[in-house]
Amino acid sequence: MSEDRYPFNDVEAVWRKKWDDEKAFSVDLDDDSGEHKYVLVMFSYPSASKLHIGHWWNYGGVDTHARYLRMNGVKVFEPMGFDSFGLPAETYAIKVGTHPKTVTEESISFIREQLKRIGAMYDWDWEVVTSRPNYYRWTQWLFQQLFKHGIAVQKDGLVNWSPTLQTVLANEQVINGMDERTGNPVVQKKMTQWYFRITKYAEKLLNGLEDIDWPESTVKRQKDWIGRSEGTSITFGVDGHDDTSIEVFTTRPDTLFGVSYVTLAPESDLVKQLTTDDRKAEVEEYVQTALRATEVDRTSTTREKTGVFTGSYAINPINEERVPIWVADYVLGSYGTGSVMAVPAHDQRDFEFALKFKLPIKLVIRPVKESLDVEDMTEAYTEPGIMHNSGQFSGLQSDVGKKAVTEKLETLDAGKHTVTYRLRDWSVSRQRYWGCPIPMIHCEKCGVVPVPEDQLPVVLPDEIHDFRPKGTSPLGALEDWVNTTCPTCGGAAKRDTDTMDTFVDSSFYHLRYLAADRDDAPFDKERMNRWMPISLYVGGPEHGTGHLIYIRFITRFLHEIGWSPVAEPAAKMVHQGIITKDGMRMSKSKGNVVNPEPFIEKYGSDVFRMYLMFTGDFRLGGDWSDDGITGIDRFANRVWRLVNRFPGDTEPSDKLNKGDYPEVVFRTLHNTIKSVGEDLENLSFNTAISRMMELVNELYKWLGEENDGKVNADAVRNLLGILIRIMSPFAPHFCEEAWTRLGGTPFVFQQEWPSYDESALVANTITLVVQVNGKLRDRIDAPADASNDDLERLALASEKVQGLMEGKSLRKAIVVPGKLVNLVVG
RNA sequence: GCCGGGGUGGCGGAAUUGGUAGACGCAGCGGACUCAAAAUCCGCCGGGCCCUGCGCCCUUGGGGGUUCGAGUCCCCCCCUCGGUACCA
Repeated sequence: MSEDRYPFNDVEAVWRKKWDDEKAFSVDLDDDSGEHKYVLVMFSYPSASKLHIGHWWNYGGVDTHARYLRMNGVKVFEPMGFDSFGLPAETYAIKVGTHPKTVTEESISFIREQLKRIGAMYDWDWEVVTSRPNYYRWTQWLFQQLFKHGIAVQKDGLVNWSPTLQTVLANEQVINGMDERTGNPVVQKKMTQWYFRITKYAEKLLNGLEDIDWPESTVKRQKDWIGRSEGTSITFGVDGHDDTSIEVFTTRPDTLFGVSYVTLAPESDLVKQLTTDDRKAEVEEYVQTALRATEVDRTSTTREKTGVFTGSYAINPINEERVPIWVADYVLGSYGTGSVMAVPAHDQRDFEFALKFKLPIKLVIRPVKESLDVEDMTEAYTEPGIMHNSGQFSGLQSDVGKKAVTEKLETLDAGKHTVTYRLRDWSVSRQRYWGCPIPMIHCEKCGVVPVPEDQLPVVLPDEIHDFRPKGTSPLGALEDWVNTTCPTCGGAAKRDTDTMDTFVDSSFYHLRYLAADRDDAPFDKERMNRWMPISLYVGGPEHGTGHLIYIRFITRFLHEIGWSPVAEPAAKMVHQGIITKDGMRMSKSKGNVVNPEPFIEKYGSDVFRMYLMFTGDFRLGGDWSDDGITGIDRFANRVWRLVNRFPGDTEPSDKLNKGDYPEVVFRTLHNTIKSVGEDLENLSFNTAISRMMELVNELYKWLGEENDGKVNADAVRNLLGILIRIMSPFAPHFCEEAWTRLGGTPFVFQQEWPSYDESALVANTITLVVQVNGKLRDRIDAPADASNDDLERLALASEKVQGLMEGKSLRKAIVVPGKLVNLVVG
């Protein structure tokens, strides 16, 4: 082996094999001793694509942190698995004409090997693969638990239908009216679907955010997504329809006297009922158009308001006023009650609508200070104020008025205080093949019946020829599979042919990892007690309102039914940043994707891994440059040459004798141990690497390139032993080899993290910065233990300072101990 | 529009509670080694000014402010990257 350059090709493969052969990363989940930390990074989503640079960024960094914890005596569980059901695999399978199962398994084998090259401490004994029956059996079990507890329900309703993907999508998968995967428009369609009633958990999911250390931005997004809104639901009567009423939700009951019309969403069932014969044709046409329109068209804010009059009138319960009932698509069928009371003077949307259709605008809230006239209004006045023209309530402040009006409505039995959420129930049925079958049977006599637990899993049939989407589940075509007997009555029945949203698969994998070896139970309570909650969960911020809500919801559900010891899955969450190319997000369409392979081939895995960590802050991401990697390559080789100049065959010692080293080297060493440790604690890998480079620079200044025989070789070797240990979380293969060359016994990651000596951190002398009126004027060497008075005297004695002070006098002196003196003169 | 993150040399990026701006690295320049090149090692490296030296001035997107002192705190504005979008 060459001693000049780190021979990564030999070294890395050799150590990976040793780790494998000796099961070096094996974790005993049943070991109770010591401190336990569950470090989890979101598992990978295999499709046609291989691991890209972003995976290295993410997985390399998290593993480096985990290795540091391990060297500090913490028992670390760091598993990896595959979220392998879903559209990417299926789409790819269709494209190449191969079965999704084959494609997926091949892809998993390939990616697992790539993951091993990163050198992470994954214990593959705990791997989970969501598309395998031994995993999805428990997905089905979960579904049935949800069903038994009334959380999984079948509902009829409008769903997001993607004509491109030929399937239903959850609200969380629709962005701006487009499906998040292809960016094509989504339409509303009436279908019977399975839903998980996450809305029942809205309040709990909101409150749970208080107990966890998650990125503030994500906490905020989840709060917004849940969208708790306090207000009043108010019942309007309908003129001439004694048996019918319209319920509206408002956060501004104080504006009730300003209602000039009531609006129904086009989806509302009331529309048909309340439309008078003469208006029928027009209303029907409007509703048809509105429902056909994509969400994008409907919600475009630049679009003018549209709507039609139904011909009927509603009765305002507070003053018996008769107001027209309109249909308008700016009212959403899916939020609140699907009907609103329109107060044009105090709501911008109603204001625009009223202007367009010449409906009355009644001012019922006045600003506290300035005056306001309807004629002058160019926009709605939406601030709180003083109630006005509001009968007995006139003169009340908005917030007082809200309460008073609500109370009054309660006595009239026409309203009550209500909390509404923006969060929708989670629709989980998918009309696709490559997913977990819904373990339910439909019997004409008995209704919906769960497949008995001892018959789980309902295996996804392989023998399917056409798994292309066609609007109904491909499973429906398999008559033998679909037709079954009812577990309750024994009569003929049919299986549910939809598969589950893949977010169900990933909503409990963190708990399943801990029982991956068990087929007799979904989870292992003892291990969960020991390891949960996840101490650090790492993944992209894009999952903020999807996966990260679902995993919290399902964990909480499992907690409530006694399966999970904790209600919140992850005590701490961190989002890795993204790595860009020339400041732009990498994407195939831009053609700027950087492929890791050539760099790994040229520099080895460790250098590549370290370079990514050096490129920027883990949480903020960084910009990839092909050139910069040479810096890390040089650094690694500088260390490599030092190690090979001071080999040994006994374990390097921790006991360093201060006298063996130049003061600056000894001090830098201890500072490096300290700051690298702190940086690893906070995932500040880039600065940690800088600190190690500084140490190596000091060593070269001291030792040069050649051994001159004047240094104590053993002393150097011991020092290098420390460097290699603190470097090992970053460059695991490299450091195993270096550690053994220094005489250490494998494995280096099983060594203890070196400790530093507080007293060795500070220099005997400091450089005192002298400022005059805040400007830097001089630097003076001063004893580190000098008192504030001494420092001030030294500063005043400076020639430069004296020159500047001529003719002036000292007003004030600010002394920052050990650092700086600022003399204020004038 | 609203909500977050970010704007620091030619480039990637550092800067504890406000206390030497530009750590570390890339690129560049100069030197050593070499027949030569690569590799390696050492030195320089924000801009400007009279280069007369250890000198002075300017500089963290722009403009104000607080402070002995501001990249950091406050106010206003600009750019950029994410998220979100008629939620009554």
